[in-house]
Amino acid sequence: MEDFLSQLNKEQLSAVETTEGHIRVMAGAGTGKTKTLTSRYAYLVSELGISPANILTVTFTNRAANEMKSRVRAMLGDLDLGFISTIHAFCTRFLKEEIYRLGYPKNFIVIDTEDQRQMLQRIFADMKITLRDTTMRRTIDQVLEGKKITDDYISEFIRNSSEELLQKIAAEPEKNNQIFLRYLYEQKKNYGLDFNDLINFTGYILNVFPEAREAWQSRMQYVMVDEFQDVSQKQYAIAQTLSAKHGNLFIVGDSDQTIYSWRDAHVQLFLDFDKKYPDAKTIVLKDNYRSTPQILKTANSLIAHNSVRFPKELRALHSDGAKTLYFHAKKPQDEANWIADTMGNLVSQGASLGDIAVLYRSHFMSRGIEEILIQRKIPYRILSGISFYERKEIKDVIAYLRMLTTQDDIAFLRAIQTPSRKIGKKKIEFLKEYAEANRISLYNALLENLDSEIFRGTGAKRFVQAIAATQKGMENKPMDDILDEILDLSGYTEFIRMDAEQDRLDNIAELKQSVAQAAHDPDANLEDFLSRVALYGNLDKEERRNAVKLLSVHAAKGLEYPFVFVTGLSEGLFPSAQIETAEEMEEERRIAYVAFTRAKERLFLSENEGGGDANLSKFPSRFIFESGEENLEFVRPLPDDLRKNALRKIQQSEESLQLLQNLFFVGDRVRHKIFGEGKITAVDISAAAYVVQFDNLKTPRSLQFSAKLEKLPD
DNA sequence: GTATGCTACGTTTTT
DNA sequence: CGTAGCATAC
Ligand SMILES: Nc1ncnc2c1ncn2[C@@H]1O[C@H](COP(=O)(O)OP(=O)(O)OP(=O)(O)O)[C@@H](O)[C@H]1O
Repeated sequence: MEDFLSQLNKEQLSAVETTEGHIRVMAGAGTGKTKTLTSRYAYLVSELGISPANILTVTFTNRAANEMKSRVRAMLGDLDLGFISTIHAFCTRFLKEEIYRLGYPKNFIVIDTEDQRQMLQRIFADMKITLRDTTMRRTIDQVLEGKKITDDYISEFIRNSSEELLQKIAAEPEKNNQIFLRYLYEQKKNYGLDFNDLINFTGYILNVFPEAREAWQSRMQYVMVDEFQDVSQKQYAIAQTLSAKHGNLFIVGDSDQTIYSWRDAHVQLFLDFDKKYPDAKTIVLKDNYRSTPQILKTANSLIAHNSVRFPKELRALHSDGAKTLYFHAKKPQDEANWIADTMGNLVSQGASLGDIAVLYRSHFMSRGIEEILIQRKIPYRILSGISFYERKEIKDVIAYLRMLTTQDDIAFLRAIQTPSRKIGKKKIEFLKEYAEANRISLYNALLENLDSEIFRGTGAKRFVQAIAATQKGMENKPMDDILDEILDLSGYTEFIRMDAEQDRLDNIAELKQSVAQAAHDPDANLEDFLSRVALYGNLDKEERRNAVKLLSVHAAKGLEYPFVFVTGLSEGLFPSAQIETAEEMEEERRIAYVAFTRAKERLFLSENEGGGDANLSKFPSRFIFESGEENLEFVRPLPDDLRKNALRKIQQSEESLQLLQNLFFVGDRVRHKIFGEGKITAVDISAAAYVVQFDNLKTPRSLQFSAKLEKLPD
């Protein structure tokens, strides 16, 4: 029972036993931060007798939450660990209880990125916008994410009726504003919340409703947050509010592992914790248990190249291993083949395929590897990218289930069109207009027009009948029967069987199984199941033990594998070509650092020059050189000229990043030695020049970026 | 009007 | 790989 304490070192133990107050654990990779947090959880429950219902533990991914739950269960036995979750899953749970305060039903639906895309597509069609110069992704970022950075929209969203929103839409001249308002309207109509809303609405309710705040503050006697370096201001605010009454907030993190700045993470929140809470105690862990000294050398040499950094000590306790192995390939297939060969060697030396992970910066980079693995018949599993519930066929099935409960437009549009029922653009358009005119849902619009000429010869009737028949007496049917019934009656089963792909059938079978399992609980109902589904992430039969794992570095956060291949380490891929500023480059370097530090026994780095065009051929990544060539074992030495050219290119890039680092923005006030004070009126990146209107000069001047300008407060 | 097949294309990262 | 866009078949 308490033997989990004996597995901790002195500092870890002190973090576990210091249960009261504000505690921060700051430590490098592999020092046992997560282990400490998990042990602390077990300690709170088993030694102090705190109920799991009173401990909020926030993890970064669902995978991490599941991992932690299973470790806690291993220590304490079977318990309800619902408050070990991602912040989004917690917010969902919170809102189920509290969102009635905002006039939203507790069976609200969670809108994921794919749903957003489809909603936007419809909005674009309505507004007759073609997306030639903007991509969908960018619109989501700009419009949906951008406008939800502040939570100003919430009170407006709540205060305005759908009616008023429609009026505002009609009156709104600006395109993006109008897209946003239309999106809000759709959301409201369907009682949908997207990922941002989950956080924002939770924060809003905690702020605005003292009873709710009070109740949850009392409930959460202990709040613990893992991976705190990647927490956003809004997420932090929720943790702060919830822990304000009991004053027990425990956070762990590593400032070198901030890799979610693009999602609004601010490492400064972690670094300034002691300023926020002057009573805060900081515990530093220095012993790395995970990796061999050789791996740490590589990783430390790399991260030392970041200039904005909170330096820390890291001592390797692991026994010696082999040097980091680096392979330069000409072509993508060569790299993939080398990886497969090397895996083969590892296995023949006794490793299991399950001990091996392949990490990459972006998903598309997995393709080349996959092809070779299939060719060589090496079993593998992809652990990142689209999750189980994001799969098309699973979303279809969920949409059918929602047609039995919420009957929202989002589910309707999906279900009615898969399989095709001779209902296309025109008929949907008709339903849309009818629904809007009568202020009803699309499904109700269909019901009211079912017998009209328009839907003759379509599958509309069968669709409606399937739903009605399944709904009849639904309360008394087991959930798995309901699922079978709606899929059979609607024709979906037939459709998916014809479509055949075994994978998809397997996934649906998997989902059925999880429905069946949930159905064991006599109180189980569809609505609860659906609300849990939204954020349950990986129902994937993850542990197919003897398979190589392929995943993005971001998804590998917090995980560890004996053998790690970091692939696609070339300039333009990793670091990504999109990088424009020194800060972004430092984040790329942290991503590489996270990748390297996942390895326990040995690290493998590889890269290739790219497929066709010799002019576009890629150089080895700066992160290879920065790892320290003395720390690497080269499978083959790099050709001298390649090495020289790569280093030159990298240096150029670093210099231009430095230059850009001093970049001013339009509107900044600056002082020039000669011209005096002025204002930046334009920035011409390609000419590397500012246009500055100086107060004492009639006409604006164009100045090189390298001109000595000093920034003034506005 | 709707369904389906073909080709070309680009792709950070996740809840 | 997945999907957007277009041409063709029903
Ligand atoms: N005191 C200890 N004795 C032996 N092994 C330990 C000890 N503490 C941690 N470990 C082991 O070290 C490894 C890393 O632990 P953990 O994942 O908790 O580190 P972490 O600090 O959270 O890492 P990261 O920041 O990379 O996520 C695990 O395999 C863990 O079991």
